[in-house]
Amino acid sequence: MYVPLHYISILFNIMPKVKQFNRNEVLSAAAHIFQTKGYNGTSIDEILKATGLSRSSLYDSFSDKHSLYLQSLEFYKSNQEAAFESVDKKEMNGLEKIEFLFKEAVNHLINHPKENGCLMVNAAAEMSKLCIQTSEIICNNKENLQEIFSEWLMDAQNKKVLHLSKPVKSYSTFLFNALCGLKVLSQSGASKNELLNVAKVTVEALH
Amino acid sequence: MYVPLHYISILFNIMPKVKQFNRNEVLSAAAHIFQTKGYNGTSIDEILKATGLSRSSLYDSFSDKHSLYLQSLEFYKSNQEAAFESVDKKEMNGLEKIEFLFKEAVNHLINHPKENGCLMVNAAAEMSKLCIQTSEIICNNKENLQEIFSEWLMDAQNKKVLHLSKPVKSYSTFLFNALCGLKVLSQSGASKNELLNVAKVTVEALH
DNA sequence: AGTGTAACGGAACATACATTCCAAGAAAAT
DNA sequence: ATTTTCTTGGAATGTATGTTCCGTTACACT
Repeated sequence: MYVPLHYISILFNIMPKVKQFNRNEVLSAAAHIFQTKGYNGTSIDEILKATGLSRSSLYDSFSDKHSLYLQSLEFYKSNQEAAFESVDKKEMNGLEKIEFLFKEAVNHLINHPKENGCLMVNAAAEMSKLCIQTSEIICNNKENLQEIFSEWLMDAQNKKVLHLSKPVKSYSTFLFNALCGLKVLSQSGASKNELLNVAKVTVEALH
Repeated sequence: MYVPLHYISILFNIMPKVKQFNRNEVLSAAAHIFQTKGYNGTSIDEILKATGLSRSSLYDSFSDKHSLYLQSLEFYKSNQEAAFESVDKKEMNGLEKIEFLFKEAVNHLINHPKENGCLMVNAAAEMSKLCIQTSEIICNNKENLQEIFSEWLMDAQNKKVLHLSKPVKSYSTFLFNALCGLKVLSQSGASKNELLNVAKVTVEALH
């Protein structure tokens, strides 16, 4: 039977120096760099400089570069799903939530031009075929976001705001697809108006 | 005044050893590796092994890794645009061409799962914010493909197959967006049916 | 103050990598 | 066969990078 080290420390009155950094802040900074420069394009030194961590602290707490990458992906994924859920909490019907989310996504892409799109999309492009763990995170993210889209679509149908001619799942995949597209498009020289138009046409396609 | 070396060679009866490789074959192989592993993920050694070239031949003919990457992008871009134009030559109306192209795109993505999506999309994700030359190629590719989509949409309108309520450009961007999305989606664990459904909903959105 | 533990800093290491360089080889024409 | 010039092979170089290791430091508790 294993006991958390923390408990043992208390039992024996041992309280060593505590971590000088915040795990989430490190993952956030790391995710940001990975998003900008890709996995193979970012060096440990850059991460150290951006996080202020020492080499040994990073390796002690995050094992190695690849493991840090996966943890950063998970962190980013959680944040993205949390953003969806915060939209979900708003007092809107499903269709309005979809519309709101797409507008927000476009605004974010335009207002943060240096952020290089989306870590999930970039990871899918760079790593999905090379690293099964990365592809699992990406795949899971896709399923979760599609599921939320499905719920919103069903809500809109229940409230008679929408009348879909195909299974809901076709449309939720369609929406997820369009969202991924926007994240690529924003890296391909598209203007804000173009992105907004794509969002509009996409949402109107549901009618 | 400068004269092509080739001419001088003929004038002076000088005919040195000719190149032992085909430029397009090298670019095709290089584009393939860059697509699979990304720019920063592929080493010169891998390219040498895949192309059979010697180190010096590669540097003589393609300058350096970065230049080879850009040339591979241009090569891939030309092929992609040629594929669009070969669809354009078919005896179909614009809407049928759009439908055909999307189905072909899905089939290609499914039938070549190891190819890692699309070099243009992957390059947009990895390099667009880091390398202006890359972003120019990507941007130009976007404009060219959108232009073809626009022509097809206008053709469909002229033939009364389609009645669009917004400017044609909104829809051509929408189509290009969906196409980019599909290339990400195929890397995110989507099934063939999902991709086909997205293509269907996308095309039907035009009605 | 003293003690024990883990965090920290930085040097050190091994490897991978892009690039250069030079000598040898090979084709075309005489 | 010889000449000319470019291609080719492979060694060599210098740097960047991921990772390890060890001595020091700082914290929490007695």
